[in-house]
This record gives sequence, C-alpha cells and structure tokens, in this order.
Amino acid sequence: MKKTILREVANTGGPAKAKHQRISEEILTAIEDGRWLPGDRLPAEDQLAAEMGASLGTVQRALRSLVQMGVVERHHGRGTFVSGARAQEGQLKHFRFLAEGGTRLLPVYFKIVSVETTRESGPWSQFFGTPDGEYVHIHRLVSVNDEFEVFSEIYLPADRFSDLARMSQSTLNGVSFRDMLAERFNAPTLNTRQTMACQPLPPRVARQLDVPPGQYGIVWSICGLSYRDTPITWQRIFVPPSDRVIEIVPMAQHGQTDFGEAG
Amino acid sequence: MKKTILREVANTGGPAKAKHQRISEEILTAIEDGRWLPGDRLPAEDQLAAEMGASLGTVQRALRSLVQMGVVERHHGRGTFVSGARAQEGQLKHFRFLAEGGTRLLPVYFKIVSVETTRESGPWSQFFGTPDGEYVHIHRLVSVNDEFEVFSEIYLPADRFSDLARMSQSTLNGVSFRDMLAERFNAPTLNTRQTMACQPLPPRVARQLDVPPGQYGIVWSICGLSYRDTPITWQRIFVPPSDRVIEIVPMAQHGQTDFGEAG
DNA sequence: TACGTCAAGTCCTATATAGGAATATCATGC
DNA sequence: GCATGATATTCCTATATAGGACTTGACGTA
Repeated sequence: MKKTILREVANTGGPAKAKHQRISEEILTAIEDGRWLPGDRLPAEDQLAAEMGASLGTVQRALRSLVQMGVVERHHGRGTFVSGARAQEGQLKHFRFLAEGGTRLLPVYFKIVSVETTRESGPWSQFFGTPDGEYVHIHRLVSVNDEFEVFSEIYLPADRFSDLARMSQSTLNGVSFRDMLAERFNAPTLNTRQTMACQPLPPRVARQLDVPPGQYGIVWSICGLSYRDTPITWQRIFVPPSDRVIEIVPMAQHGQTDFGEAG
Repeated sequence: MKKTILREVANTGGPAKAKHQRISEEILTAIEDGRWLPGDRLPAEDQLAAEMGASLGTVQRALRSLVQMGVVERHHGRGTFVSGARAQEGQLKHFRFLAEGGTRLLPVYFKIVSVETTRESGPWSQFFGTPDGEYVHIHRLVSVNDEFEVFSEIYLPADRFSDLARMSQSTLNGVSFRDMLAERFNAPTLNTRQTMACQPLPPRVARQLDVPPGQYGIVWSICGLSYRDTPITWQRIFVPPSDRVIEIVPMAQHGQTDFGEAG
C-alpha cells in the first residue's frame, strides 16, 4: 500500500487561486520539503487526480507548469520525475566559455581556494535578508581550457549549507556547485538575477589571477534562487581581460514548451 | 461580414505535430505576415475554434503557448491581442542601470551618433547568415542619469530595415530600438543571445566616451531574435569602468505563467 | 450629467470521457 | 540465454460541455 503524500487541496483564505495553481503549489511544497527527492517518480496523473480530488486535465495543467519551472520532468510512457541530480546534466548553466568562432565550448575546471564561515556583512546579507547571519564563503579559481582563469567567490547562508564547510576540499574540487546544491541539498537553482560592472580587480583577486594590481576586469554578480525564489547563492565572478568570450545563459524555459523545443 | 484570416490546420507531411502546435504556428505565421498587426484583437476563442476546426480547449492551449512566447496577450473579458507597440511598454528590456543600492532604476537617454549603410563583414554577417549582405550600421551614445555613458553599435540587415537609414536622426534620437522595431517594422525582439568579455575599448569608442586610449571596458554583445528565431539585431555595447552596475535582464517568461506572476 | 442596471462578449476554470502513443514488464517459445 | 510478443502502465492529445468572472457598452432613471 502506498502512503499518501499529498493532501487534498482546499482554498483556505487569501485570494482565490485556481485549482491547478493550488495543485502546483502543493506538489512543489512536497518536493521542497523532501517528501519526494530528485529522481523520484511522482504518482501517475490519474492517481494524483484522484488523490487531490481534481480531474485529469486540471492535474495535467498543474504538472505542465511545474515542468516549465524546471521542477519536474515528464516522459511519455515512463512517468513524472522530480528534477535535479541527473536532470540537471543537460541543462543550462549560468555561463559558458566559447572559442573565438563562437561555436565550440571550452572545458572548465573549478579549484577550491578557500572555504570558511563568516559573519561578514555585505550585499549578500541584504540579498539573503539576514543582516546578522552567518555565511559559508568559498573562493574558487575557474580555469578555462588551461589557458585563462576567472576568480569566483560565493556566499551561502550557513544555516542551511554549513555542511559545505565541513566537506573536504578534495570532494569540492572540480564539481559544479549548481549540481551539488541540487543533488545534495535539494536546492536546485531555478532562477538568477545578474548584474555586471567594469571595475578594478581587488588586490587579492589580481594576485590570484596573476594580473597587475589595479587591472580592470568585469565584476559579474549572479544571485541564485531556488524554489519559490528562495535566495540560495550570492556569487561574484571576476573576469580579467581576455580574447575569450563568455556566453551569458539565461535561466529560462526548462524542458520544452508547448510550442516546440526550448531555446 | 468578417474575412477569414486563418486556414484550417491540416497535418501536411513532415513529422506529425500536435493540433495545438499547428494552431500556434498558423496564428504565429499570420502575425508574422502582418495579417494581424500589433494591438489588433484576435477573434474570440470560440470563433477561432470554429474557424480552425478544433475544440475550445485546444485553441486555448495554443493561445497560452503564444502568450508565453510573448507574441500575444490575453485579457480576461477583453480579448486576445497581438503584442508589440503598447504591449512592449511595461516589458523587459535587455538591461537596466541601477543606483548603488540596487533598487532604484536610473533614467537613460539614447543619442544617435551616426547612421550608415555598409557592406562591411564581421561577426554580424555570420549571425545574419548573409556573408555579402548590406547592413544598416548605427552608433549611439547612451547616457545614464547624466553621469556616465556607454557606447552602442547596432547592425541590422538592410533588406528589411533600410528605412532606418532614411529616417532623420531627430526621429531616432531618444527612442528605444526594441520598441521601434516592434512598432514600425513588426519585428519584436522575443529572444536574445548574449556574450561578454573584458577588452581594451577601440580608439573610436574611447574617444566618444572620453576615456584614455587603451582603457579596458566590457564588450557586451546582444544578438536579437524575433519570430521563429529570425535574427534581427546584432548589437555591441561598450561599457567603461564605473561604479554603476548594470542589471542583465533575460528575455524570458513573458506575461504570466500558469504558476503565478512572472519573475 | 451622473449613476446604477442589465446584457452581451470574452476569457477562465473545470469536468468527464475517449482514444492514441511511448515505455516497461512479463510470459512464452526457441 | 535470448528474442518475441502480449499486456499493463503512463503520458499525450483532443473533444464536448458547463458555469463563472471580468469588461464593455447601452439603457433608463434621478
């Protein structure tokens, strides 16, 4: 016998939402809470419909909207699965490095420089909404095709990600944070806010990148949001001058739309 | 009596597509061809359903996918309208300039520096797929809050946009190209590809921006795509060093999704 | 004129139902 | 063991139908 994970949706207070929206929310909450984990298969459409007291079409519409948010994936004949883990593999990252032509992708390697916890405040405290919070602060050197490097620093809220500080640097080396946060912390990056500016690189960064002190570079901020736009990562990438071009990849249109293939 | 603009959709050759997709395509083609213009109201759902020999639900699904592409807008009780023109107003642009805090938006003003047609080839010829094509080439100075400036150059295919070169500079000054292309050329920018690099600013640009020759800056490329990913603009923005931060706005999630408000 | 009422037009939600298509499972035969 | 085929599971498409909600404009009244 199968345990019931969802509860029937009712329209309790607040502005009346459509049933398909309430169903989306309910399923999203279940995934967010870890009642289903990345890779898990959800009950079949008709079972969901029965469980939630809705018709098939309504459940389908709810599921389609979750596909679009990048939260679940559906496969004809197989089932509906929670995204993350494997699912992330073919998916979009924040950026890619391109060879001159613009077509070939260049391989990247992440190397951990330092991992620490801190109570330092800054723009990230505003982003996370925790002025006195504790953060995990990680510096990484990103090597592109063994020929040029960018420097990255990430802040994450310690209350949720303090395990990161306890992991050995060797397990963190080389891995993509987006994938790891999705797989190990049930915190997939579903959306981002990005800004950029051209500014002198901070001395420490210039040293790491082996460029002259005071060298100008791009300071590129990427704020990562997960389920329900929960802030999870505040990242700053320092890009020194180079012929190499960085493609900015928006986080949008997961899976495929009703119209056809996603861009 | 109303003229019939659409033809009934049939599945002629090629891979079988779903009916709601064929309907989307048919409506999109009509809009692309100018059979309906920006601001026009489409026939009601049930009329469309009758015209195209489909049921209401199927047409609704087709229209929802067009909303998502940013091609049409639907308003409860009023109708379904072709996007563009007025519709663009509240919509996302490619970028915004932010005050330090990150909340306040800064006003911008576009000033035309030069407009010419050219057969010069470059990355844009590859983007447009016209190696020997003629292009309209426009330089603009973008002034942000009267305190700092960025320089922009745009290439557009002359076969479609040669009228631009004939417009007076005074009519081009101050206007957003995205809006104008959508309104006057039925060429709304529905998607973009973006890249960036930190490089020395070209001499001409440095002169215009009044920064020392050889000054590093951000070279930011934005390629604009319209209906069916037709390339329409190849733009390069030169950003000199500044405290001002530029927010990168992805072109995504038009209107609103099934889940709720769009980000 | 100002205001309320009413009706028509339009989109929005939701249901029940039917059949088709892709995939997985399992029994069978060799 | 291995291919084959039947069956069940699951998602996908599509229809017909019903009622609700929002907008607009016309009409009548004060």
